[in-house]
Amino acid sequence: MMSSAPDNRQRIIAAAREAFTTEGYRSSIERIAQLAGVAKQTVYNHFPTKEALFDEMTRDNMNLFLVSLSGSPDNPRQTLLEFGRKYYEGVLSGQCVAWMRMIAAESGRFPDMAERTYQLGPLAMLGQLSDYMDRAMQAGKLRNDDPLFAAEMLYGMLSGVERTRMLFGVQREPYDLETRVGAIIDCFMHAYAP
Amino acid sequence: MMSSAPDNRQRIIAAAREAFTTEGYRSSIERIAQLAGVAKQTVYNHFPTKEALFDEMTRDNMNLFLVSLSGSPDNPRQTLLEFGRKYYEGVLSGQCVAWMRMIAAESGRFPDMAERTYQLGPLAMLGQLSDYMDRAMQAGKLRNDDPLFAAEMLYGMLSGVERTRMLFGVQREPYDLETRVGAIIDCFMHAYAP
DNA sequence: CTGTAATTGGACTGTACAGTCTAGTCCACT
DNA sequence: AGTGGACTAGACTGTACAGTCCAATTACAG
Repeated sequence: MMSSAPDNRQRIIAAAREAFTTEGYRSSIERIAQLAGVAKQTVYNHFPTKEALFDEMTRDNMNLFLVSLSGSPDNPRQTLLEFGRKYYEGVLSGQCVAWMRMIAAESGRFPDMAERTYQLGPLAMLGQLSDYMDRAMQAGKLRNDDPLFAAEMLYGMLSGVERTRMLFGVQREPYDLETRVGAIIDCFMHAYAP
Repeated sequence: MMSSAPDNRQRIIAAAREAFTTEGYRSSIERIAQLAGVAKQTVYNHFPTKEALFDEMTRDNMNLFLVSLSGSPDNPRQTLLEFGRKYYEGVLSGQCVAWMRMIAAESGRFPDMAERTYQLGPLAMLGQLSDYMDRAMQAGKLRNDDPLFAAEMLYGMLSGVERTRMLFGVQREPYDLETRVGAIIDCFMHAYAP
């Protein structure tokens, strides 16, 4: 039987995401076609090579890395709490960590892709965060210091050992997100109280 | 010509480390044999399968993850500075990050190995650090709080975005280690001043 | 000097997979 | 109804690699 043609391309990309993030680049085209419910040749109709499919998939996936930061510089605790929550739910999700793992694993084979991902993901987020820190510092709500460095510290505290654990695929009993993020932001506010 | 028999095993393990950490598990046995300056069959004389060689190599490599923490609880700034320096030189070295990347990449194929590595590496280090925090808190040198959480925060600040960057293989102009570690420990001491 | 165990190179098997090709099928549009 | 473009199943090629086998060679211990 024949799949509905118009969304085949998207279905293939979704299948590729699924396959690549769970099995890595060594997942076969045949497997991806099967996941997409499509013939192998159809994959090749849309993407000339495996590499091209991989590339397209990563572009399509980039938004996973982005966490928006909105809020006034007058109430950093509240704004950063909100940010921390979104960070934990987005960037520290199983899906996103699986993707990071795969990008890291293939960084030797696709250095440009890895660098692009790093810049559009973590680095962009750090820039956003740094801008916010700057404003909050100028508003006298945070201790005056290098805003980019402060952003890096918050990034580090939020990721903590959690990302390492998840990258290694190690399980752990669930914790209360609200409590944990609250403690982290408290720690940050202690470090950067005016 | 024939290699000196006694150290062949070690040479093979060293070659495997080199190959696996740069090319990942998909590096071939033939390539490893070549790097070790040994015939392919000799590799199979010492290790029954590729998997067994990989396993032996990771056991042999575990010490990369360990950073000793010594010092009295009376001077946390000094002790943690020393620790931070060693952490940066050891755990944030290219070699160690390359290894982490590979363990993470293969965590699906070798979950036990990944978990063992996580526990003997980051988790053990966190335990050490937590013990130290506990003592320093009881000595009144650090604000009283959950010592394990404090250890996690320091771990996060030290790793920061640096590990992410290195995992993705992205270059950056070198910075002064002493300055950076100093700033991080300052930040931590701000957060945990008594 | 001799026997044994390890090493060597090279041929060989079996499998997995990227990518190609083909002949036929289904669907949309005119 | 007929035409063109996308889809399908499956066969096929070439390559890479894990793991085996073997006959010839080398190192070393007694």
